[in-house]
Amino acid sequence: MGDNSGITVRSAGRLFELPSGATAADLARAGGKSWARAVAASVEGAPRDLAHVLSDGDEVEPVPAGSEEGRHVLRHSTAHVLAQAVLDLWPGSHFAIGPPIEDGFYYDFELPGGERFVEEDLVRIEARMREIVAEGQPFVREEHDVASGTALFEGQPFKLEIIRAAAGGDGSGAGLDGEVAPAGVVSVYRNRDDFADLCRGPHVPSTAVLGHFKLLRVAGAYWRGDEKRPQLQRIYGTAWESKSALAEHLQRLAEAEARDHRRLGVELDLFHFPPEIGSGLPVFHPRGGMLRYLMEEFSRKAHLAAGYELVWTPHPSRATLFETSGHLEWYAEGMYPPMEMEGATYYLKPMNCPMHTLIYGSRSRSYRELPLRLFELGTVYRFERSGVLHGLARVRGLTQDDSHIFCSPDQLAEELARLLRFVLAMLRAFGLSDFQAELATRNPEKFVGEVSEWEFATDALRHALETAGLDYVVGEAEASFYAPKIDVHLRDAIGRRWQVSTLQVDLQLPQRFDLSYVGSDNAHHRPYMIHRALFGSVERFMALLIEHHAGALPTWLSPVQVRVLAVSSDQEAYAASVVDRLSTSGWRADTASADETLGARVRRAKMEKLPWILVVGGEDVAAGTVGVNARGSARPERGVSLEAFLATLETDGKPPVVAA
RNA sequence: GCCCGGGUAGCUCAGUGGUAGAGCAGCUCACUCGUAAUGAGCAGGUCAGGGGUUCGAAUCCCCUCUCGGGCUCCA
Repeated sequence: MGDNSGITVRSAGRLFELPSGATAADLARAGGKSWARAVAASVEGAPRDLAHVLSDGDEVEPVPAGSEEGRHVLRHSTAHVLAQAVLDLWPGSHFAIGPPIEDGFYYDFELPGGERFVEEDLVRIEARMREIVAEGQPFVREEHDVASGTALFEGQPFKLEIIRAAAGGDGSGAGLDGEVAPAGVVSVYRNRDDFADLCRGPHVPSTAVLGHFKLLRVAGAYWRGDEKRPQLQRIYGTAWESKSALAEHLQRLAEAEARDHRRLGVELDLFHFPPEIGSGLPVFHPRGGMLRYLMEEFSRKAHLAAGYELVWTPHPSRATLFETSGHLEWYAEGMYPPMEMEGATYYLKPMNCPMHTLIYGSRSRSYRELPLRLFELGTVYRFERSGVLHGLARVRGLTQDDSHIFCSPDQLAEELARLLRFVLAMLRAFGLSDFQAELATRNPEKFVGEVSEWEFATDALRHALETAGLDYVVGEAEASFYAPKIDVHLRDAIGRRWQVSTLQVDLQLPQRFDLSYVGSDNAHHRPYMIHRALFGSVERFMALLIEHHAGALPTWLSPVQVRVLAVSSDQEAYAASVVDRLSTSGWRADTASADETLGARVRRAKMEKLPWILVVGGEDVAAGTVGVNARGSARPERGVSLEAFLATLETDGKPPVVAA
C-alpha cells in the first residue's frame, strides 16, 4: 500500500493509489476511458456522487452516462433543474416529488393560488432550465438531522410530509423513490443558496452535465397517488446522455404514434367508436370484422384441439346470480347499473365465471370428467370510468376468450402447467415472444379462505411458471382477496409492455356455488376452479396486434391477402379469373378496376398494407403468369406462374400450428 | 370521476368578432396505363350540442356531450 496518508481503491480489477480524502471524481480523472463519461460512481455496490470521499479498500465502478443507472441519475438531476425553474418562475410554488421513470422523469407541483400549467408554459420552463444548465450550478450534497431538515423546508408542506414520514419510521416514505435517505438522515442536494431539494441521490456533479432533455406534457396527478388528496400539477419530461440518444427517443415516440391502433383502425377501415352508441363501445367494419373472425376461429380451433369444450352464455342475468357469486358485493362499482323487468332485477355480466359454474353445476359430476375445460368467447360489460377508456385497449363492452377449468386438487399443478404452456404457444403463434410473468401472492391483510389452500394454489402456480421456464417476478401481497394469479405481460415490437393473459386459481366460487364432484371413493369433493383469459380480451389483443405489426398484419390475419390489378382494362377478365382461382383455393383476394392508373392502384394497396399485390398485363395473359409485388420487398417479380404463387401463399399465408 | 388540452367537410388541418377554406378521400367525364398519387369538373359543413354577450359569434362567456394526454382503476 502507499504511504500512510494515502488510500488504495480497486476499479475494474485495477488498483489505484490516491491521497486520503480523495473522491470518486479524483479516481475518475485517474481512471482512464471507462471513467470518461461517468456521472456517478458505484462504491461498494452503492450509488454515490462523484464527490463522495473514498475509503481505503473501496471497490469503485463508474456509472456511465449512457447506462440505465447513469440515465437514472441524469433524469433525476434534470428533474431537480425542472423544480428550480418552476420555483423561479412561480414564486411561492410548492414542489412535491420528482423521480426518474422509464425514459424520463416527472415533477409534481402545487402552484400558488391553484394556478394550473398550460402547454405553453413548457416552453418558458424549458428556457429557464437551459439557463440553469448554462450556469453550471453544482449539486452539493448536505446531510441534515430531522430538525434542521424541517427548518430548511419551512413552507413546503409536501417536503415536510416526506421528512416526517421518513423520521416517523413508519416506512411510508419508502415508496417515494429515494427522496430521503434512511435512518433519520435528511439528505439534500443544493444547487444555489436559495435552492435545494430533498433527495437521496446520487446526482451529477453539475447542471452543466445535463442538457439533452425535453419537456413533454403536463398532467394532473394526485399527491401520493391518492384521489382523496390534493391534485398536483405534473410535468413529464425525457432526458438522455446525448443529443442523438434524445433524438432517437423522440423518433421512437413518433413511431409509436404512427402505430397507434386508433389511428390505424380508421386508416385501415377496421372499426370505430360511434358516439351514438356510447363511449368505449366499438363497432367493427367489414375488414375489422374479418380480423376478429380470423382471431376467434383460430382461437376456437386451438381450444378444441387442446381439450376444451365450447359453451355459450347470455349477457344479462338476474341479480341473484351475482349475489351468489359475490360480484355485487365486491365488484358492483365495475358493473353496469341494474335493469328492472317484470319485478326482477337484471345486470349485464361483468364476467363469465358465474355462468360457467352453473353449467358445471347443472348435474352431478364424476371425477372421471375432470379436468372439465369450458371455453367461451364471452362478451362482458364493465363500467369503466370515462377517463380510462383507451381505444380498443380499454372498452366498456369486451369479449374475453375466457375459460374455466374445473379439476381435482391432485390435478391442479399439472393442469396449470399445461395451461401456461398452451397460453404461451398461442401467444407465440401470433408472433409474440418477449414474455414476463408476475405471480401475485396472498395479501395477509386482505384475503378470504384458508392459508393452507392459498399456499397450495400458489405453489401450483409457481410450479407452472417454473416448468414453463418463464421469467417471473413475485408480486408479494398483490393478489385480489379471493385468489392468487399469474399475469403474463409481453413486449411488442417497439418495446411497449402489455398485460395480456391472466391465470387465476379461484378458492371461492366453487364454494359459493357449492360445486362438487364424486370421487373414486364415492364421496363428494370440492373441485378447484381455474379462471383464464388468454388474449385478455379480443379487442385489446387486436389493438396489440395492430400496433405490434404497425398495421401490416401477417398474411394469415390480413382481411385482404391479395389484390389483383390489371395493367389496363383489357386484362380485367384475366384478373377476375386470377381472383376466382385464389378464392377457390381459400384465399381472400380482390381486384380494382383500371379506371385509375396502375401506379395509383399499387399505391392504394400499399397504403392498405396488403401483403400481396399481383399485377397482370398482356404478357401475363398470354403466359398464364402474374407479377408479384410482395409487401416489404424492394422490387416486384415478373412472370411468376400462378401455381408458383399459390405455393408461396401456402407457406406464407397458413395460420400457424399451436404446438402445446 | 379528477387535472390539462382539443372537437371546423369522410380524413388531416387553416381560419381570433364582419360573406366558412385547403389538401386528400367521394362522385362525373376524359385518359387504358407494367408496379407508391393522370387531368378536368362537381358535390360535400346547424364550425360537437345547448344557452348567453353582441348590430353581428366558428371566433368571447357558461353548461353538456365527446376525443386525446395524465392520475386513480384495470382485461
